[in-house]
Amino acid sequence: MSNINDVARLAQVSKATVSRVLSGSRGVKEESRQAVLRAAEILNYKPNAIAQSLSSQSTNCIGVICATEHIQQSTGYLQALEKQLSRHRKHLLLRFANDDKSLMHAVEELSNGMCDALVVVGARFPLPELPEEIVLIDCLNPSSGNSVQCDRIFAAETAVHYLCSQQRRNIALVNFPGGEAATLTMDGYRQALHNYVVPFNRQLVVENEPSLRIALQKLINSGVKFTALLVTNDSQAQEAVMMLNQYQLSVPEKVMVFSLDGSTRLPGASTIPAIEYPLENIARRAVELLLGERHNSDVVRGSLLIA
Amino acid sequence: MSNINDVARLAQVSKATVSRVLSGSRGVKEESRQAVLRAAEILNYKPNAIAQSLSSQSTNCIGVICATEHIQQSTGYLQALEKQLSRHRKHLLLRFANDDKSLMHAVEELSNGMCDALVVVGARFPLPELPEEIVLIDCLNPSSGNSVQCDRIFAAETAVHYLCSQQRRNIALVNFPGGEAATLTMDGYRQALHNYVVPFNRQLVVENEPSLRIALQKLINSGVKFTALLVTNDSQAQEAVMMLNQYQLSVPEKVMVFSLDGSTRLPGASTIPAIEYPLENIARRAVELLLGERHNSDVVRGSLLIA
DNA sequence: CTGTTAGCGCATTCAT
DNA sequence: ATGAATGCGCTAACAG
Repeated sequence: MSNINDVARLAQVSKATVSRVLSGSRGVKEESRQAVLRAAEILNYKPNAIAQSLSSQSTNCIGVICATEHIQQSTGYLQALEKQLSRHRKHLLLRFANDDKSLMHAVEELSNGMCDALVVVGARFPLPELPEEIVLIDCLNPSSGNSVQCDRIFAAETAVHYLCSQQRRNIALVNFPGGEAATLTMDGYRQALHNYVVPFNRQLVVENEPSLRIALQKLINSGVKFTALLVTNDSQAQEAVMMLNQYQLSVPEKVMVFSLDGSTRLPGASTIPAIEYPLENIARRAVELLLGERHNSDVVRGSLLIA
Repeated sequence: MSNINDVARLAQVSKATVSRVLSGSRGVKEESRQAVLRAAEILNYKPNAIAQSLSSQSTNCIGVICATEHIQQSTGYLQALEKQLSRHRKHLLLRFANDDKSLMHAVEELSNGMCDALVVVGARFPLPELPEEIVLIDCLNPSSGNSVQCDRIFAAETAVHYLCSQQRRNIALVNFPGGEAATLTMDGYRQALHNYVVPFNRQLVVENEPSLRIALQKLINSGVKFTALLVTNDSQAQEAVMMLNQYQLSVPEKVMVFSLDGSTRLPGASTIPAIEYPLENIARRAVELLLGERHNSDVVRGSLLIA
């Protein structure tokens, strides 16, 4: 690879002039300018990004740590993020993590000057203590300052409204395993029930079970009657549908399943109603936070998506 | 952030000694060694990756350009790749691309010294001319030297064998849109039919249609009878199942759908039989190619996956 | 064993 | 308008 010296020599100017021409700064005689551009063209010269980074004290890399548990969801975020980042000429350094330990590990490995900022996406486990400046997207627990979250209250409310409008008033909920998201979802759920004058039945809510399978099992075993089931995302919904069918609880005839996050539906989508979040918006806001254009938390509303 | 000078000063040694301790570490008096480690600990010092890269002329970044068209598939590769790369202390710089133009663009943007190597994953479109050293994973057209490909012949053969064993002998095929993958798939398909003494019927094969929807439409309209349908991946399969059901061609009773690549099934998996590829192996081989441990093409066999 | 020095490629003063 | 010099943080060659 040719470097700035090669170009300078060929163009018969100094390194400084080459740098000036290619970095946009004006105050260069048109003649030298052309000479530099020609030389660069001939040598197929690209300024070395690493040297630029060292000099400017800023790589243009953003570290993105993506939770693996709900990959289908996270992938949508990845795409949306990459799109926004590349619009800002930023690069996306990717890492996966499936628990607090590996997350922490990833954060440390990316904290050696290689990245200008970090994002954590879709972590559904309790987050460890993280550096304040990390941006959280759709994580359970906004322990850090900067975050973009989904409006869980609104989602749960909307879901309940929809189900009630479908004459399903015995609505079960398999909630998040904890964190603020769980609390907010519960709030929305209760609030909406209240609006419809449906009594709240504690037995219809399952929380803190290790898997949907177990949670749903517990719900069914309890013998409580339900005509609808709220779950936190599409993959849970898929699993729920299969299980319910096995138990002769046909979907949607006997039980209507509702996904509280169907943001990244597959092409051959299911007919399960869901709340869909605007991934582009979320990514855009996240990038704004990253680039320091704003500093606070940000809540995004999804919209009802029915077949 | 503290730098090597801070550590040297605090440890009362020179930069070189600090570097020695934290890098190769041999030939340093135990006493200085401890002093350096202590100082580094106190200052929470991490060697600056960018400076290291500039000095060593090698970032530890691998650029991965991921085709977006079949994201569900690609995501599996992404995870597997990241895992293998991090085992080798390499970082994954992610880019998405959906056609030859954006692919080329991505390649250029990553060719400024920021990456040590590049990978393209899952490109289902004809590839443009690319630098020879790029590694291709599961792409249609191995125009470049280094690539890891799926054994399409074997996949198609295996699929046909399975379907014949299920008494389905009228097997339709919606093939890849072109490239070597299409040819090989066709080869395997014909070979297996030949083995089972099933005559080859050109009408059963649809190629070069813009979407599965259209391809399948064409197949159905042609009036040709088929009791099985080979498609190239799970998302195509999903769509096919929906369409077939709409046309009263119930799956799997009337038509059995078979996915030639079901590598990244969702949790609530479907019951569609498929060929599954060992993503870990593929990623491992790709990384070997990347790190220059080998130089050639590599073909990986999948295995039959039935519910 | 260890300190000094010279790059790595570039951007940015500071003179001219 | 432009060239020479300096520094970004680190590693490696060389000289003690």
